[in-house]
Amino acid sequence: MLQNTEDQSQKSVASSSLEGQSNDDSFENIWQELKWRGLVHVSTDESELEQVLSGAPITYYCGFDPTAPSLHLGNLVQLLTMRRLQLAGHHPLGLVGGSTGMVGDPRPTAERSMNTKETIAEWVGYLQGQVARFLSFEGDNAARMVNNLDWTAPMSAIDFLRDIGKHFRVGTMIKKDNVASRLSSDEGISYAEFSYQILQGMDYLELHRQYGCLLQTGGSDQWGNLTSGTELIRKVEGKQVHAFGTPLITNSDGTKFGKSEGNAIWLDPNMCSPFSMYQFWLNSADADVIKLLKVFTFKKRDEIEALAAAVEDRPHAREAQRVLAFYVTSLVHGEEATQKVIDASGALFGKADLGLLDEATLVAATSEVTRVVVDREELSVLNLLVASKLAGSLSAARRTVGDGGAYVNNVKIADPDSVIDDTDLLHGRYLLLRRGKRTLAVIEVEA
RNA sequence: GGCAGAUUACCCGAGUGGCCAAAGGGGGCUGACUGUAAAUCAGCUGGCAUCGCCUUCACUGGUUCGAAUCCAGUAUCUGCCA
Repeated sequence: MLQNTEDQSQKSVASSSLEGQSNDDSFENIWQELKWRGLVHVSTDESELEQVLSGAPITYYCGFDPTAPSLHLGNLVQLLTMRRLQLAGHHPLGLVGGSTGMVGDPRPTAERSMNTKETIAEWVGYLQGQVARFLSFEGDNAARMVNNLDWTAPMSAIDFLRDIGKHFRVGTMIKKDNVASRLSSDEGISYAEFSYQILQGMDYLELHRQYGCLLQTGGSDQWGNLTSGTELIRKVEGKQVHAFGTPLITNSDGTKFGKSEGNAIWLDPNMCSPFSMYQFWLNSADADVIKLLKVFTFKKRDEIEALAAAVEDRPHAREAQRVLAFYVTSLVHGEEATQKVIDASGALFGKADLGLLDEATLVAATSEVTRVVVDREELSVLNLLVASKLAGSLSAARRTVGDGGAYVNNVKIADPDSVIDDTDLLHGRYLLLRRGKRTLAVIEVEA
């Protein structure tokens, strides 16, 4: 069950997609660039941290807990921040939380449901691979992957309480935001989740001792956990180490960032297709797109400022959205997959008559879209909406048609009882099904 | 361990025997207008064989012609006491 972190990091040697990434040398130092990109929300002593980051290479870390089989866009902010620091010459430690994932970081709302140790171990493996893809494992400041289970699992409860627990004051612990909000809620908080901050503090101490780690980064919601580490190290080692938290990325209209169709945008292509990811970025609001370019790309300041001007002058052209969508989708899924997605988007959202596309083009264009094979007997529009998951149930499908939101081959369907006949099939076996303006699925009819 | 309270649909939250598939809000979906944007306005938002039927108000059982509502037990959470 225990993942060997050495093996993992070697297996996931950085891909060529890291080539061409660099920081913007028009900034005085990396700290200034991070601030310009809006990546610093809170930090330990800022002038000191800026000095540390401007000096000789240091070792820093950021952790990812296995709460799902994949990382998502929120984690991508951290991954890219790590990469920026690496490009500035510092040594990254990519931590996957084999132990912390078993305990659960307290969410403000409710206790986390526990997953089995087997599941967590499996997810740890997936996350290690994903984290590794965004860091370079070559050169003077090669990244290293670590798993906190390696130093947590062998520790006895008594050692934990004496060596670590003794340094934590409950009064301080219950004041941390996540804990405090849970304590004042009806839900309360379990001792396990309450202890989470100690585990994360211990991680930082361990990495400080083992690798001389001097900086931890994370989301600003992690601030309490970040400082629990800096405080522990100060008490135990008498050393001042650093941490900073990136802001929570928000949408200007107040909705949650990083969701599409109610689902998180995952980095795993099996959980969120490159097509969906591209569409997600392309649909960014004008008010958000520049901020997103700063956070999610390595585009330089002058390029981003030019795009900001483009948004002002010709918003309908959506140049910034296109750059953002191409850039980030390429970063996560590679340029080749992204180019296919762009071609598909052109074909599917364009004005072209689908019947005029030759079969090869159609198949290529739709290769990234949800594809469902159905039996020839099942060709009612309502069935197809359900089979393709465009509608959650027959009732929902009926509503969609009633709302005027169902299209077959870009033609609106008015009658809920419509049945597809052979003449509607493209190349004798394909149908393009759409719900609303932009949710697509391809139906392939079994001969 | 004792006492008191809570548990309603994706979330918050009304409902204290029939008029309850369950008010209201949030979120979400769809439409109109647009630029596959935002804002605005409108409709929808348990399931199905859709003018009807079925399953839901923590769980199990009971009272009743009839229960989200009453009773008993169980679970989980919260508070106070020990």
